[in-house]
Amino acid sequence: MEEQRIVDDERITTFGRLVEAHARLTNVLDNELREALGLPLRWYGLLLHVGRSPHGVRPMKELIEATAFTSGGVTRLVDRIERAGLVQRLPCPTDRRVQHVGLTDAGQEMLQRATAVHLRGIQEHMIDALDPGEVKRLNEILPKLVAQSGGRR
Amino acid sequence: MEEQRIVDDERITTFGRLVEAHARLTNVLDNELREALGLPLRWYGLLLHVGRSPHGVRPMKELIEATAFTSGGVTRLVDRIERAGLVQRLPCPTDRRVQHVGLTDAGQEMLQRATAVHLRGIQEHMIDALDPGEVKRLNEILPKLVAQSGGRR
DNA sequence: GGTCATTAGTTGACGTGTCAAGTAAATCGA
DNA sequence: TCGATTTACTTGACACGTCAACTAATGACC
Repeated sequence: MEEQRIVDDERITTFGRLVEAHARLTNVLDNELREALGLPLRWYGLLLHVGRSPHGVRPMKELIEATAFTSGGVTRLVDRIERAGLVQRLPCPTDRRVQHVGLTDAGQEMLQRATAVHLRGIQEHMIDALDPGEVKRLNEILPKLVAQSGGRR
Repeated sequence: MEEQRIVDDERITTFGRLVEAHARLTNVLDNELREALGLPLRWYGLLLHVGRSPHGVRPMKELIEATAFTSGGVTRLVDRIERAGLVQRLPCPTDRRVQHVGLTDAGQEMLQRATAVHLRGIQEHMIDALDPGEVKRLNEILPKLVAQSGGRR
């Protein structure tokens, strides 16, 4: 008769699978984006958030909430992307504490190119690996996990 | 009539959800483990891998493959955990290049305690947020994503 | 058995993120 | 309306990983 060890609990493995799937996917997609355009996946994530904004501009505040970074982390990320000329800080006219972040023309251009590359990667490494029904289910399940674990720091 | 922008493609959002679910979950579980036992989630991951090994011992090689780290990263991670007394390096008798990593008594003890905490967290933040069927589907879907994106460096 | 290539793991230099303290502006309250 | 909080962001010190170069041992082949 076998001992059933607590470390072998299947729920731990479920979580482990999520971690591993995330690690593998981000790794591949990051590599593809870097090779094609020299763009780190994290930069792309920020460009995407800004590019999707209604007025083409986002306050730091919202970028901090949207990315899983601390405020200091976002400050530095924006520093680098700004230095690369893809993004610019714009002072907010109504609240001088606030910095808006907007895409430069080069940033717009980069976002378009990068999205094409990224989309090919997602299709190949994520969508094609699953049945259509499974993709649909993922889209139902994942938001529940996001909503549930609540805010951060 | 609305323009459909390429950046709004739903597949990008699907991937984004995976990233966000991962970020939120690991953040919560890391905090819980740190608060309860002062143990970072990454340390737990390594302890778990070692603790699950058939002979209670794993060569660095396998830890590198199992975690999503580079060899240098694992060397330093093991350095720190070893300095904390939870793990020890054991020279391999048949191949003097190889270092085996095994749990110390304190490491065993920590692994047991941490697993209890971790399991409560997974239950609360992951399992309870989903229906039983959804958990089952996750367990079918995630391995496909892992297998598909292949190896690393 | 002696070269050559390969494999395991470590290390120095560095990039990127965190934490906590700091600055400046807005807001709240007597 | 003026001091006390709070909010938005930045910064210095530091923790943690990566990359590429390095050491040591093994294996392969002539």
